[in-house]
Amino acid sequence: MPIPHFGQPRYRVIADKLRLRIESGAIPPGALLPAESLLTTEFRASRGTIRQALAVLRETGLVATEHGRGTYANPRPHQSGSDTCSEPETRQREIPADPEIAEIFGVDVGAILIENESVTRWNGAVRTVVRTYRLRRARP
Amino acid sequence: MPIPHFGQPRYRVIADKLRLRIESGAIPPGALLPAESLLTTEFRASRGTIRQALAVLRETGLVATEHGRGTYANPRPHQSGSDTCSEPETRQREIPADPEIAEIFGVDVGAILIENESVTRWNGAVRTVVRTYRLRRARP
DNA sequence: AGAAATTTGTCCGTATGTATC
DNA sequence: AGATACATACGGACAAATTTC
Repeated sequence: MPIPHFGQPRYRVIADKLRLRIESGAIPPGALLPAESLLTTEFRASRGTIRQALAVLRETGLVATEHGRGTYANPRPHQSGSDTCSEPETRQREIPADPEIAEIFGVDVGAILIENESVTRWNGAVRTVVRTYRLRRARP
Repeated sequence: MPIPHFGQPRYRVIADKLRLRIESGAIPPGALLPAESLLTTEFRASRGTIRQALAVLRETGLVATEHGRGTYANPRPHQSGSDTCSEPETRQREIPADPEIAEIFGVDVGAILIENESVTRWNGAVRTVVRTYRLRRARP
Protein backbone atom coordinates (compact mmCIF):
# COMPACT_ATOMS: atom_id res chain seq x y z
CA MET A 1 0.00 0.00 0.00
CA PRO A 2 1.85 3.06 -1.22
CA ILE A 3 1.73 6.03 1.05
CA PRO A 4 0.59 9.12 -0.85
CA HIS A 5 3.02 12.01 -1.18
CA PHE A 6 1.19 15.23 -0.43
CA GLY A 7 3.22 18.30 -1.18
CA GLN A 8 6.90 17.51 -0.85
CA PRO A 9 7.91 14.01 -1.91
CA ARG A 10 8.99 11.89 0.97
CA TYR A 11 12.47 11.34 -0.38
CA ARG A 12 13.08 15.08 -0.45
CA VAL A 13 11.84 15.50 3.10
CA ILE A 14 14.16 12.73 4.21
CA ALA A 15 17.06 14.22 2.25
CA ASP A 16 16.49 17.56 3.94
CA LYS A 17 16.52 16.01 7.39
CA LEU A 18 19.73 14.15 6.67
CA ARG A 19 21.32 17.27 5.22
CA LEU A 20 20.46 19.16 8.38
CA ARG A 21 22.19 16.53 10.47
CA ILE A 22 25.32 16.81 8.40
CA GLU A 23 25.40 20.58 8.18
CA SER A 24 24.69 20.93 11.86
CA GLY A 25 27.57 18.64 12.68
CA ALA A 26 25.40 15.93 14.21
CA ILE A 27 27.01 13.73 11.60
CA PRO A 28 30.57 15.04 11.39
CA PRO A 29 32.57 15.03 8.16
CA GLY A 30 33.91 11.61 7.34
CA ALA A 31 31.47 9.85 9.63
CA LEU A 32 29.28 7.04 8.48
CA LEU A 33 25.59 7.66 8.04
CA PRO A 34 23.20 5.06 9.44
CA ALA A 35 22.84 2.11 7.11
CA GLU A 36 20.02 2.21 4.60
CA SER A 37 18.25 -0.54 6.47
CA LEU A 38 18.31 1.55 9.64
CA LEU A 39 17.04 4.61 7.82
CA THR A 40 14.10 2.60 6.52
CA THR A 41 12.95 1.87 10.05
CA GLU A 42 13.68 5.37 11.30
CA PHE A 43 11.79 7.15 8.55
CA ARG A 44 9.26 4.37 7.98
CA ALA A 45 10.07 4.40 4.29
CA SER A 46 11.02 1.71 1.84
CA ARG A 47 14.62 1.24 0.95
CA GLY A 48 14.02 2.57 -2.54
CA THR A 49 12.82 5.86 -1.09
CA ILE A 50 15.83 6.04 1.24
CA ARG A 51 18.15 5.43 -1.67
CA GLN A 52 16.41 8.18 -3.60
CA ALA A 53 17.05 10.57 -0.72
CA LEU A 54 20.71 9.59 -0.55
CA ALA A 55 20.98 10.08 -4.30
CA VAL A 56 19.92 13.70 -3.82
CA LEU A 57 22.69 14.29 -1.29
CA ARG A 58 25.16 12.43 -3.46
CA GLU A 59 24.45 14.66 -6.44
CA THR A 60 25.21 17.72 -4.38
CA GLY A 61 28.43 16.14 -3.14
CA LEU A 62 27.29 16.17 0.47
CA VAL A 63 27.81 12.44 0.88
CA ALA A 64 29.67 9.66 -0.87
CA THR A 65 28.64 6.03 -0.94
CA GLU A 66 30.91 3.02 -1.17
CA HIS A 67 29.70 -0.43 -2.06
CA GLY A 68 29.55 -2.70 0.97
CA ARG A 69 30.86 -0.01 3.30
CA GLY A 70 28.28 2.65 3.74
CA THR A 71 27.56 6.29 3.05
CA TYR A 72 29.99 8.87 4.37
CA ALA A 73 29.20 12.47 5.21
CA ASN A 74 30.95 15.35 3.56
CA PRO A 75 33.79 13.43 1.91
CA ARG A 76 35.57 16.61 0.89
CA PRO A 77 37.41 18.05 3.86
CA HIS A 78 36.77 21.76 4.07
CA GLN A 79 39.56 24.30 4.03
CA SER A 80 40.82 24.98 7.49
CA GLY A 81 43.87 26.75 8.79
CA SER A 82 46.82 24.44 8.83
CA ASP A 83 45.87 22.17 6.00
CA THR A 84 48.07 22.65 3.02
CA CYS A 85 46.94 21.81 -0.43
CA SER A 86 49.87 21.98 -2.75
CA GLU A 87 49.73 23.37 -6.21
CA PRO A 88 49.40 20.50 -8.61
CA GLU A 89 52.67 19.16 -9.93
CA THR A 90 52.24 18.68 -13.65
CA ARG A 91 54.24 17.23 -16.45
CA GLN A 92 53.68 16.33 -20.06
CA ARG A 93 55.18 13.50 -22.02
CA GLU A 94 54.59 11.35 -25.03
CA ILE A 95 53.95 7.68 -24.58
CA PRO A 96 53.10 4.75 -26.81
CA ALA A 97 49.51 3.54 -26.52
CA ASP A 98 49.03 0.32 -24.63
CA PRO A 99 46.45 -2.12 -26.00
CA GLU A 100 43.67 -0.88 -23.77
CA ILE A 101 43.92 2.78 -24.46
CA ALA A 102 44.67 2.10 -28.12
CA GLU A 103 41.28 0.48 -28.43
CA ILE A 104 39.56 3.44 -26.83
CA PHE A 105 41.11 5.83 -29.30
CA GLY A 106 40.80 3.42 -32.17
CA VAL A 107 44.47 3.58 -33.05
CA ASP A 108 47.25 1.03 -33.33
CA VAL A 109 49.05 -0.17 -30.26
CA GLY A 110 52.17 1.89 -29.88
CA ALA A 111 50.75 4.97 -31.48
CA ILE A 112 52.08 8.08 -29.79
CA LEU A 113 49.80 9.76 -27.31
CA ILE A 114 50.31 12.92 -25.33
CA GLU A 115 49.89 12.40 -21.64
CA ASN A 116 49.40 15.18 -19.13
CA GLU A 117 49.85 14.19 -15.54
CA SER A 118 48.85 16.21 -12.52
CA VAL A 119 49.68 15.18 -8.98
CA THR A 120 47.88 16.83 -6.10
CA ARG A 121 49.09 16.48 -2.53
CA TRP A 122 47.28 17.08 0.71
CA ASN A 123 49.41 17.59 3.79
CA GLY A 124 52.26 16.03 1.93
CA ALA A 125 50.51 12.84 0.91
CA VAL A 126 49.48 12.26 -2.66
CA ARG A 127 45.75 12.66 -2.94
CA THR A 128 44.91 12.27 -6.58
CA VAL A 129 46.71 11.67 -9.82
CA VAL A 130 44.96 12.87 -12.94
CA ARG A 131 46.16 11.74 -16.32
CA THR A 132 44.76 13.15 -19.52
CA TYR A 133 45.46 11.44 -22.81
CA ARG A 134 44.95 12.84 -26.28
CA LEU A 135 46.14 12.11 -29.75
CA ARG A 136 48.96 14.07 -31.21
CA ARG A 137 47.25 15.66 -34.12
CA ALA A 138 47.37 18.47 -36.58
CA ARG A 139 45.72 21.69 -35.62
CA PRO A 140 42.33 22.25 -37.33
CA MET B 1 12.30 -13.30 -10.70
CA PRO B 2 15.09 -10.77 -10.77
CA ILE B 3 17.51 -11.21 -13.60
CA PRO B 4 21.11 -11.29 -12.40
CA HIS B 5 23.36 -8.48 -13.56
CA PHE B 6 26.59 -10.05 -14.69
CA GLY B 7 29.17 -7.52 -15.71
CA GLN B 8 27.52 -4.31 -16.82
CA PRO B 9 24.23 -3.53 -15.12
CA ARG B 10 21.26 -3.66 -17.44
CA TYR B 11 20.42 -0.02 -16.95
CA ARG B 12 23.84 1.04 -18.14
CA VAL B 13 23.59 -1.15 -21.22
CA ILE B 14 20.22 0.38 -22.01
CA ALA B 15 21.54 3.89 -21.38
CA ASP B 16 24.41 3.25 -23.78
CA LYS B 17 22.06 2.06 -26.51
CA LEU B 18 19.84 5.08 -26.10
CA ARG B 19 22.83 7.39 -26.11
CA LEU B 20 23.98 5.86 -29.35
CA ARG B 21 20.61 6.54 -30.95
CA ILE B 22 20.81 10.14 -29.91
CA GLU B 23 24.42 10.73 -30.86
CA SER B 24 23.93 8.97 -34.18
CA GLY B 25 20.98 11.21 -34.97
CA ALA B 26 18.45 8.39 -35.02
CA ILE B 27 16.72 10.44 -32.35
CA PRO B 28 17.35 14.03 -33.43
CA PRO B 29 17.74 16.86 -30.95
CA GLY B 30 14.44 18.02 -29.58
CA ALA B 31 12.64 14.82 -30.49
CA LEU B 32 10.77 12.73 -27.99
CA LEU B 33 12.17 9.43 -26.88
CA PRO B 34 9.80 6.47 -26.78
CA ALA B 35 7.65 6.49 -23.68
CA GLU B 36 8.94 4.56 -20.69
CA SER B 37 6.19 2.01 -21.16
CA LEU B 38 7.37 1.37 -24.71
CA LEU B 39 10.98 1.07 -23.62
CA THR B 40 10.00 -1.57 -21.09
CA THR B 41 8.61 -3.78 -23.83
CA GLU B 42 11.48 -3.06 -26.21
CA PHE B 43 14.23 -3.84 -23.73
CA ARG B 44 12.24 -6.36 -21.74
CA ALA B 45 13.10 -4.50 -18.56
CA SER B 46 11.01 -3.20 -15.71
CA ARG B 47 10.05 0.43 -15.64
CA GLY B 48 12.36 1.05 -12.73
CA THR B 49 15.32 -0.13 -14.75
CA ILE B 50 14.29 2.01 -17.71
CA ARG B 51 13.97 5.03 -15.47
CA GLN B 52 17.42 4.32 -14.06
CA ALA B 53 18.83 4.29 -17.58
CA LEU B 54 17.14 7.58 -18.37
CA ALA B 55 18.49 9.03 -15.14
CA VAL B 56 22.00 8.32 -16.37
CA LEU B 57 21.37 10.26 -19.56
CA ARG B 58 19.67 13.01 -17.60
CA GLU B 59 22.64 13.45 -15.31
CA THR B 60 24.89 13.97 -18.28
CA GLY B 61 22.45 16.43 -19.79
CA LEU B 62 21.83 14.31 -22.86
CA VAL B 63 18.09 14.26 -22.29
CA ALA B 64 15.53 16.23 -20.32
CA THR B 65 12.30 14.88 -18.94
CA GLU B 66 9.05 16.75 -18.38
CA HIS B 67 6.23 15.50 -16.24
CA GLY B 68 3.33 14.26 -18.31
CA ARG B 69 5.09 15.02 -21.59
CA GLY B 70 8.00 12.72 -22.08
CA THR B 71 11.75 12.67 -22.39
CA TYR B 72 13.40 14.89 -24.98
CA ALA B 73 16.72 14.30 -26.63
CA ASN B 74 19.54 16.78 -26.37
CA PRO B 75 17.48 19.84 -25.50
CA ARG B 76 20.48 22.15 -25.57
CA PRO B 77 23.25 21.29 -27.97
CA HIS B 78 25.38 23.81 -26.04
CA GLN B 79 28.08 23.31 -28.63
CA SER B 80 28.59 25.98 -31.23
CA GLY B 81 29.01 25.26 -34.88
CA SER B 82 28.50 21.87 -36.40
CA ASP B 83 30.81 20.11 -34.00
CA THR B 84 29.21 17.65 -31.69
CA CYS B 85 30.81 16.97 -28.36
CA SER B 86 29.32 14.09 -26.49
CA GLU B 87 29.06 14.07 -22.77
CA PRO B 88 31.80 12.02 -21.21
CA GLU B 89 31.33 8.30 -20.80
CA THR B 90 32.59 7.42 -17.37
CA ARG B 91 33.39 4.30 -15.48
CA GLN B 92 35.06 3.39 -12.24
CA ARG B 93 37.20 0.36 -11.49
CA GLU B 94 39.89 -0.84 -9.20
CA ILE B 95 43.31 -1.64 -10.53
CA PRO B 96 46.63 -2.74 -9.08
CA ALA B 97 49.24 -0.03 -9.03
CA ASP B 98 51.94 -0.34 -11.65
CA PRO B 99 55.49 0.50 -10.55
CA GLU B 100 55.30 4.04 -11.80
CA ILE B 101 52.11 5.10 -10.13
CA ALA B 102 52.97 3.12 -7.01
CA GLU B 103 56.00 5.30 -6.55
CA ILE B 104 53.95 8.45 -6.89
CA PHE B 105 51.56 7.36 -4.19
CA GLY B 106 54.29 5.80 -2.10
CA VAL B 107 52.61 2.41 -1.95
CA ASP B 108 53.60 -1.09 -2.91
CA VAL B 109 53.33 -2.23 -6.48
CA GLY B 110 50.03 -4.02 -6.88
CA ALA B 111 48.27 -2.00 -4.22
CA ILE B 112 44.66 -1.41 -5.17
CA LEU B 113 43.82 1.98 -6.56
CA ILE B 114 40.49 3.40 -7.60
CA GLU B 115 40.51 4.61 -11.15
CA ASN B 116 37.90 6.87 -12.65
CA GLU B 117 37.96 7.04 -16.41
CA SER B 118 36.14 9.57 -18.54
CA VAL B 119 36.07 9.37 -22.31
CA THR B 120 35.02 12.42 -24.28
CA ARG B 121 34.20 12.20 -27.95
CA TRP B 122 34.13 14.89 -30.56
CA ASN B 123 32.27 14.21 -33.75
CA GLY B 124 32.31 10.57 -32.85
CA ALA B 125 36.04 10.26 -32.40
CA VAL B 126 37.65 10.00 -29.01
CA ARG B 127 39.11 13.33 -28.09
CA THR B 128 40.42 12.91 -24.59
CA VAL B 129 40.66 10.23 -21.98
CA VAL B 130 40.94 11.41 -18.40
CA ARG B 131 41.95 8.99 -15.69
CA THR B 132 41.90 9.93 -12.06
CA TYR B 133 43.60 7.73 -9.52
CA ARG B 134 43.18 7.75 -5.79
CA LEU B 135 43.87 5.45 -2.92
CA ARG B 136 41.12 3.25 -1.71
CA ARG B 137 39.89 4.36 1.67
CA ALA B 138 41.88 2.73 4.42
CA ARG B 139 40.05 0.43 6.74
CA PRO B 140 38.60 2.36 9.71
C1' DA C 1 -15.43 22.69 -20.48
C1' DG C 2 -14.92 18.15 -19.26
C1' DA C 3 -13.69 13.28 -19.43
C1' DA C 4 -10.49 9.93 -20.90
C1' DA C 5 -6.08 8.43 -22.25
C1' DT C 6 -1.18 8.97 -22.01
C1' DT C 7 3.09 9.78 -19.65
C1' DT C 8 6.07 10.72 -16.01
C1' DG C 9 6.56 10.88 -10.66
C1' DT C 10 6.47 8.63 -6.29
C1' DC C 11 6.28 4.68 -3.22
C1' DC C 12 5.89 0.05 -1.66
C1' DG C 13 7.41 -4.83 -1.17
C1' DT C 14 10.38 -8.51 -2.46
C1' DA C 15 14.32 -11.08 -4.22
C1' DT C 16 18.90 -11.64 -5.47
C1' DG C 17 23.78 -10.18 -6.59
C1' DT C 18 28.15 -8.25 -4.99
C1' DA C 19 31.43 -6.03 -1.92
C1' DT C 20 33.08 -5.38 2.59
C1' DC C 21 33.77 -6.44 7.40
C1' DA D 1 32.43 -18.61 6.48
C1' DG D 2 29.02 -15.71 8.19
C1' DA D 3 27.07 -11.19 8.86
C1' DT D 4 26.39 -6.70 7.20
C1' DA D 5 25.65 -3.18 3.65
C1' DC D 6 25.05 -1.40 -0.77
C1' DA D 7 23.56 -2.46 -5.96
C1' DT D 8 20.43 -4.16 -9.24
C1' DA D 9 15.98 -5.72 -10.76
C1' DC D 10 11.16 -7.04 -10.76
C1' DG D 11 6.18 -5.97 -10.25
C1' DG D 12 2.30 -3.40 -8.61
C1' DA D 13 -0.24 0.72 -7.18
C1' DC D 14 -1.57 5.36 -7.12
C1' DA D 15 -0.56 10.60 -7.95
C1' DA D 16 0.15 14.47 -10.95
C1' DA D 17 0.83 16.85 -15.35
C1' DT D 18 -0.19 16.88 -20.12
C1' DT D 19 -2.50 15.84 -24.22
C1' DT D 20 -6.37 14.24 -26.82
C1' DC D 21 -11.06 13.54 -27.81
